[in-house]
Amino acid sequence: MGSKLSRAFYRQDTTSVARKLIGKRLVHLVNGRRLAGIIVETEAYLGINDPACHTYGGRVTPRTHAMYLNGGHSYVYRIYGMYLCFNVVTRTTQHPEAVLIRAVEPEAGLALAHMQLLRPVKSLTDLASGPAKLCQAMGIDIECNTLDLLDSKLWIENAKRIRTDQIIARPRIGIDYAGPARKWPLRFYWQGNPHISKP
DNA sequence: GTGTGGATTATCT
DNA sequence: GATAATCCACACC
Repeated sequence: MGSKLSRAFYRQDTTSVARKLIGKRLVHLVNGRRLAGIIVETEAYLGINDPACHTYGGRVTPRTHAMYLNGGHSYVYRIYGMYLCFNVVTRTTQHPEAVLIRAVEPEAGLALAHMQLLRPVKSLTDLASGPAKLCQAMGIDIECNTLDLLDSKLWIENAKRIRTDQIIARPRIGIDYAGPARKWPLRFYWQGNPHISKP
């Protein structure tokens, strides 16, 4: 077990948080079961000046409410009518930014068995290798929106130290509508890890 | 009130 | 590679 990440960690600039989250452990306690995985892929969403971000242009809508919370809260939203994406809110209430958690690597043990119950798959590399897959495997539902990751059954803790030259920055996925921002290198992943969403 | 489309995935060909 | 699934947030009237 590692130490839980602090409020100060989440209040750093969003790009740094996205990069530093690689190698950390996401943990969720559900019905007495512990679900967990090492974060291997993230994306930064930079608020009101980022055309790919839900708060672009300073939008304040019911959905984006969570991003206006203090750093260290969760932002969970529904997409394509059937899936969910889990984000970590960063910075302060003055800066509605967040990091999308796109993939985690399950660790051998009881947590892995629990995740396979929630999301049965043939291959382990299909268990949590995508933002919506990870929500299924980790038991994250829409009720997990706006949770405080420092005071709930959902949190992130220190786990592994990844060599910085193993962390790759590339353009984000699925935001072709975002103009020049689609090229911004705000997707981070652990090079060579088989559990990332798009090898 | 209505129309459009998405920070995705599974399942085809 | 192409497409269906499935619905609500959002923009606009």
